[in-house]
Amino acid sequence: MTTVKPFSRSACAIANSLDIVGDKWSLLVVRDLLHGKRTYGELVNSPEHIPTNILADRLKRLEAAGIIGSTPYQQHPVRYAYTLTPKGSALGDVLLALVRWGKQHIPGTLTLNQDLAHTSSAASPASSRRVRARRPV
Amino acid sequence: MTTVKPFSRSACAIANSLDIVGDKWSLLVVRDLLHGKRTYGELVNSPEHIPTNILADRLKRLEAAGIIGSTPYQQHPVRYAYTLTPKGSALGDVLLALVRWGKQHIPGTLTLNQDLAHTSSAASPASSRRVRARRPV
DNA sequence: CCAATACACTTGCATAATGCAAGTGTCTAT
DNA sequence: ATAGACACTTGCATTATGCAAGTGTATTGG
Repeated sequence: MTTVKPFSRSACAIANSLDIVGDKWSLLVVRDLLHGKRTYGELVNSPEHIPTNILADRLKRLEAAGIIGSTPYQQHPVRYAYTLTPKGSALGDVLLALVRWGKQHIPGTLTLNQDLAHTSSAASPASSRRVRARRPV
Repeated sequence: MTTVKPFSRSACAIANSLDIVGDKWSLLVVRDLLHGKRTYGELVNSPEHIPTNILADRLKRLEAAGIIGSTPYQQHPVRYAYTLTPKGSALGDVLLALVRWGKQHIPGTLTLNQDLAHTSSAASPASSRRVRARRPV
């Protein structure tokens, strides 16, 4: 019984990648997480000001796609800190290519934060960046 | 008089790149053009089968963004052959990053055509690929 | 000459995604 | 007790997506 993978459009790696991150917001969330942001509020306050309902939706989708993970950093009002999985960090290369293209071909644009320049495969030391409340209670 | 560039979201190169190619179809069109396709019909017949109205829209947008150019290859019913500008060809690096990520992280996906592996900056010899009717009349 | 077919698009309309604004629930500060 | 702040949800208006069908200009066959 050969279980067929029902690719929505084709088996092309580009098409399937775009089915996951092919929109105007997903990669910006990944960018912010690569830059060390972790909470909903930090993500909302990025310069592009993503609408809150879209952020909630993208966090769900990206988690479903295995690109980010969430760990509660506080109880009662349970609040989650979002972090990139290895699959998500690997998107750094895509972001890097986009930054380079944008800076070369869209006048006036710039790199807001150079954290991306780690040439990929920088296995994120998840243990060193412990989840921590924004303000120690 | 300092003419302000009214970036729609921010000055971030990633955000502005996504404002141009941040959707599910634009980069697939660029992929096909990189693979040598030139006419509307060739683009429609790609495995993803882009809806015709969306293809027409994307060709307009990509041309407005300076990513593709169009030259008529036949008169009376004027028909255009679409080709990448240097700005458009430079997106090959982005596509390459997407292919690599997809193949590594989305099981079952593959590279449909390796033409992308030219490590960028392969200045397209526009003079050598003359516009030509699909069938010589 | 007339009908049939093909290519390159357009147009109409239904469905889905996007985005603004306002609301909800839980804790913190005064 | 009242006023925020944070992390989301919910409601709707606008925009994008996608299927199907139509248009205009050839070419081909009888």
